[in-house]
Amino acid sequence: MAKTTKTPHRTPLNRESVLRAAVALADETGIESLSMRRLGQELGVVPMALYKHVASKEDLLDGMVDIVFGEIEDPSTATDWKGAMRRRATSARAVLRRHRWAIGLMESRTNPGPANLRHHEAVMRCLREAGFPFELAVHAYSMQDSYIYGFALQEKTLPFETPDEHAELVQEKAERVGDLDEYPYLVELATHLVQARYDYAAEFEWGLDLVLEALERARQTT
Amino acid sequence: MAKTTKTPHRTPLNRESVLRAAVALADETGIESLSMRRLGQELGVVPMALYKHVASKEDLLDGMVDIVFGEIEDPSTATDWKGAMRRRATSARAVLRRHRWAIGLMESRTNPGPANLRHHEAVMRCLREAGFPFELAVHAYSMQDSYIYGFALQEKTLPFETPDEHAELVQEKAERVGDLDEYPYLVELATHLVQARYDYAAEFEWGLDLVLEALERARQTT
DNA sequence: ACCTGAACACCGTTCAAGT
DNA sequence: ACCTGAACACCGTTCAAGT
Repeated sequence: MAKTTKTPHRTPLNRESVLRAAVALADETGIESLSMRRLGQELGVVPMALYKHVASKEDLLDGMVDIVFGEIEDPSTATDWKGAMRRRATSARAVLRRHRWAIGLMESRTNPGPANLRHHEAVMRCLREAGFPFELAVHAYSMQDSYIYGFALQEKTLPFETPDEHAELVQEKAERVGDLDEYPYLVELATHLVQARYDYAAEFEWGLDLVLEALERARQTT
Repeated sequence: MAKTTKTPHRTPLNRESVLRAAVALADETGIESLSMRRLGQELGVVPMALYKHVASKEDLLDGMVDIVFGEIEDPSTATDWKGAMRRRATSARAVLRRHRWAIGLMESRTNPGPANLRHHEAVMRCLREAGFPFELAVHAYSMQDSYIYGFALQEKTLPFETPDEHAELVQEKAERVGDLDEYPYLVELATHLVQARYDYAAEFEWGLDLVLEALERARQTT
């Protein structure tokens, strides 16, 4: 391992570059191994140097989450609200798949950044302009975000990426648990998921359509 | 502060008592301040003593999450599947409010404990016995859990507990951001939430009914 | 203006030892 | 069988100092 030469950065650090590096590092190595020290090292800088650009680790995490929000596609203000909402939901799911650590992080991040505000502003605007009465728009907003984040959370939690991996895991679990007879319905479920080559994207869209159609019905009966 | 007397525990530790103490500590002081050292202190024991009952901190967290799952009411196998599902959803939300740290924790906990398995077995069973064809039961299961966990996640994230707190926060945010003019719809939203004394429980149930009714329609058209 | 280095009060976990 | 104590390799962050 060559000792890193001590060339000073031509482009000195700034908040943006620190945040982007942190996002990249979390994407690659997971959030649990993102430390100020490790990030400093990645940027060729002593840990304390980061504190000129970021107030604390909390601040760093807030910034990272807002970068993720910035990647979600805003709904267009089209005539077709369902299409617009479907697109932004699909985009949100894709973004949360790309940055799996982010969904778990929103947990504690209590103050929304500008990208977050901008995005949710656009969502409310889309619904209101599509003719949702105010209170129904609030319900629709809550409903959709619950579904999107909840799905992303489950997708992240489910311990397999491909059907083959899943088959392995079922096998393994069966060996450890032993008495799978207690869980006939779960066994049926697991078996099916393997055989049907379970498709997260299709599952997401099935639920999304259910939600959007139910909201459309609610809108019409108002 | 009196030095704790060195009386040995009459009832020595075991896995159960360690897990329960950890849950209680997380409830009181938050998950971020739950450390092996702090937990040991709480139990009047040197940190390393815990490792006789728990393989690692990861194992401790897995166990804690499963305790939380154990508190969720299983659906009864009644004729009324909607009622049964509504009850268990309401119970799940209540439990996740009681243990706010748990929802953020499911993030990384990838191997489900017995209480988790038992609960989800009961959910699948309820749906199947209510006449949901297999694939629709899978969709219904995914849909409901996405909604429940997503709602809990948002509820946890939203930074206010009571409408009054919320009013304060809007005010504060307005001062910091300055240019709230950029977000007219969010301002409208925030204002309304304060005036309407936003009720999480009512919001949750509105969405839950939307989901359950949409699922019932899907079931009938099969 | 930006970066450094030493120090402080923490972590989870190992290992060998005590009772 | 259960608990202890010292040690190791980490954390985030402070402060005073360097360029």
